[in-house]
Amino acid sequence: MSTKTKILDAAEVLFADKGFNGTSLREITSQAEVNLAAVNYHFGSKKELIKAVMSRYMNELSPRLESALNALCLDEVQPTLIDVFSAFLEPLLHLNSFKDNGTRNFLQLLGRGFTDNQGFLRWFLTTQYPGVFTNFTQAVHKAYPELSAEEMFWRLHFTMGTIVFTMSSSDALIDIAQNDFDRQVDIAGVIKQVIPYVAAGVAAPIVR
Amino acid sequence: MSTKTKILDAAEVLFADKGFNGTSLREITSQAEVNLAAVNYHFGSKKELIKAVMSRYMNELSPRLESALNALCLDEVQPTLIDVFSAFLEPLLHLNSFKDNGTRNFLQLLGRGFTDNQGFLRWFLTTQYPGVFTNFTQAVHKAYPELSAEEMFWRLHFTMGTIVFTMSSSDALIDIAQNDFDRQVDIAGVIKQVIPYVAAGVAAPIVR
DNA sequence: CGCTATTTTAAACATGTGTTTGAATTAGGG
DNA sequence: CCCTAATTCAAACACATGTTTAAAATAGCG
Repeated sequence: MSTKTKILDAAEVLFADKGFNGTSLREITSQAEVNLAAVNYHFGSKKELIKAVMSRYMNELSPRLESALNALCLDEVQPTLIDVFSAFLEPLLHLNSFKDNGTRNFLQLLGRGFTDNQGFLRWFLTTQYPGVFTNFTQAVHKAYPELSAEEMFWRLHFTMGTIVFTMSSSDALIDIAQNDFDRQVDIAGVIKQVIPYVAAGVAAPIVR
Repeated sequence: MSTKTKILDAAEVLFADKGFNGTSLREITSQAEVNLAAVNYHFGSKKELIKAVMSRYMNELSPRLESALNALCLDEVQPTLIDVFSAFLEPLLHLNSFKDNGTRNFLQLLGRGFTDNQGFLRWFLTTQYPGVFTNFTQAVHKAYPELSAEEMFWRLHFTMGTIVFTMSSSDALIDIAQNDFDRQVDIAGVIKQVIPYVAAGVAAPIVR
């Protein structure tokens, strides 16, 4: 395995677990069993490494997600919000076959990215991968046309919060759930639980 | 104003803005115009300072919140989920009269606390202020008795995610909303938007 | 006032951080 | 095989971090 890949693999797990600020290059390189200087040699800086970790997943995810959402938009029948959010399921779970714990890691990274670093990752994602956002907005609009742009804006961000926060602490939550309810839970199970929640939230009656 | 208070006030704003890991003691003490060593003298360590910042708010919030939720439980009529979540409104907005930007700062701090530091703040809150959680769970159960303990567990954490994530990036979101929709928004407005969303999410049909 | 306890101060400490350097090693094509 | 380019490596750099120290200043009480 190339040094670059070893670094990306180690960084991804550590970033997901302890955040970007909370993970040092020395932790990453010793986990990856490469020299400390390798990060700056191959990626230039820590910030570029963060982008590279995210891009590896986004490049895998975004085409599948865009086409799944696009299919909903092109279909002649009106989708339900459940349909819209279910469209995320296959592309997200595909990350697990792309890489061990891929879904979990990616969603946790996403969660970190929106709170660490004064949200520079939010900027990075929305500017580098705008297609996902527009397709998603269109699909939601088709499913719930009465929702104004402003209401949609807020509800989509609420939804992002639900997902991203849940995933960034999903390890702890799954532990608690397995202890308290004696039930096997995994990421796919959590996602299936969250879909009706966010669908109902977005579909909530409009307040004015 | 006492040195202790000056430190707490400065720390609160900086922590909310840049996270706990992202804020150094030197930033805090220079903002507060006190000596660097004052933090360790008065609070012992940075970690204890974090707890002190949170406690100042929790001690103000938790009795009001507990009694508001308790009132719902003792009432003979069945509350709606909107009632339950609306019970948070007054106690949360009271923080604004307790301190300038109190609501915003507290909710942002809460958001930080659940992602920074491998969630040690989550442990701190749930062990130090358990009454809030049990009262909340009881009120939700009264409003929606069909929800099993496990489903309630997940949906309450989804709800926490919605709130906490939204608030930790509320400044950026409010900026975007004001630009894109030319509408004045503040924290109270966001809270009022989020209540129907989370109420509908928790009230979503049960999947099995 | 005088004296003690509290608080403030500047300085240093020990450690951790991202990054850079220049030499050593390795690969790979001619 | 040889030579050049790419990579690895140990070491050092410059700076930021939380914490501690011991002297100086201040408060508060008898």
